[in-house]
Amino acid sequence: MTQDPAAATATATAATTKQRLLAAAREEFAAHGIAGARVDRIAELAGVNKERIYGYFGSKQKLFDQVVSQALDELAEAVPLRPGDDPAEYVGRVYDFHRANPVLVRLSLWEGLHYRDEALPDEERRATHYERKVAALAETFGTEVSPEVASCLLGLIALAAWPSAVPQMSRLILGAGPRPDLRAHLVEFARRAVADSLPAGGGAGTGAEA
Amino acid sequence: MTQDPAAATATATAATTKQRLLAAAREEFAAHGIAGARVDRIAELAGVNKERIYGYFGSKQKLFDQVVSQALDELAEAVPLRPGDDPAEYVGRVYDFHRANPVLVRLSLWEGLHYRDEALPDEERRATHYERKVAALAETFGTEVSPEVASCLLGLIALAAWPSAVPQMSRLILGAGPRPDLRAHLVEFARRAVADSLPAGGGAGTGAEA
DNA sequence: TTGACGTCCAACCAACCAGTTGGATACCTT
DNA sequence: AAGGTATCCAACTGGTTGGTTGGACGTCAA
Repeated sequence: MTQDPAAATATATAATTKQRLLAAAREEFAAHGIAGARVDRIAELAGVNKERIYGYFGSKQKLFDQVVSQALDELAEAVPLRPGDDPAEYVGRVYDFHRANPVLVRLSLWEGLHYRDEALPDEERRATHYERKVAALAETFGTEVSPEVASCLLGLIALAAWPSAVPQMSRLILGAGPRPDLRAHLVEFARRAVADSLPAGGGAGTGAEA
Repeated sequence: MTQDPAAATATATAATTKQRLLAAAREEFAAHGIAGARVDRIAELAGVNKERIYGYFGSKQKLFDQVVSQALDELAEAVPLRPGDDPAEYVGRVYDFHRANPVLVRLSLWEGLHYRDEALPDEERRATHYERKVAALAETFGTEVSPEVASCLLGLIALAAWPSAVPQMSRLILGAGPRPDLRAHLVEFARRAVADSLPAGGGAGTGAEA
């Protein structure tokens, strides 16, 4: 049978091949999008025959979906948002992640552009994921979950991700010169925006003076 | 000669053909991006022969650049930012524009994704455009132009554009149900963020109560 | 009318690309 | 050792794509 533990070695090499393909696909898709990505390039970069893509994933599109799903899991694990976390610091962490690893933003944008308004592949799992984040933020605020809190989360993510999403615009607005401390400014921007929502006397020391 | 006023009628039909192509291209590029767009579809949608695209614009890529340039001009004209304008209201106006006309965000995203970090076609013109916006914002704040002000502008645009940039995420975070008043929440979010920067006693009546 | 100029188009092309096929090779089971 | 199973791959294919070509048509100047 396929799932026999006996098939360990064979399955192992298959698994690594699959991983190599996923890694290569991530680069290619992040760089060129779904339409622009070339299956042959992915195979070549992975050092694997192109046919394996269809054997393992079925189609270019399904490969893309798996790539995004995997990348999204990594983001969720790398930048958690727990009850009590300072929302402004969360913006900083997300900003750092995207700055260090722009691949994920690019994948998300390609995906959003591609799927427009239709449902995404694993819509449900993502929905619960965001639900949990909204709940955590609400708990931080000491309020119930509400559209306000959800909008607030969206705003925080917007601040953190936008510079990586449109690097051209960021560069043009900030000026090409020596990069000023954008991160700090965004964190402060967020801190002021949520200040009123936080329970009194939050731990945030820096801030309000211009 | 080409530019003879005598050739008025002929040139006129040519100009309309060109406009038809630009309009069709805008739809196609906004929907599918540079790689995904099909030259034949653009020609068909415009009711014009494909060859005209090459006659007028030279290449698919150059057509795309013209489309973006034209669309960007429209945005700049439709949503100005003048000294004294309430920054929070600016967020609302930009949000409205993108919501009503998502084509431009999509074009910008495709463009940013495509050009990555390299220089854009008309980099200089855009730079001065943003420069002017930053100057206007600084004047509103009653301060000099600075990285802080520039970062602030970037943050404001982020808030206004992000929901249109990643509609999937917005839908998942806000819940599929009856759309809550996201616009109002974002405007308030922005209002709190810039409150300290505004000269004392700004006209903003609504706001600070949670 | 004639000739020049510019617009327009049907048909064409060579390159490219996602997806397939048929068989070679390695491993595990009995 | 033989048979079954799964991985892997070189070569192929049929449809598509960006871009081109050669000429028809209409307009204006002389």
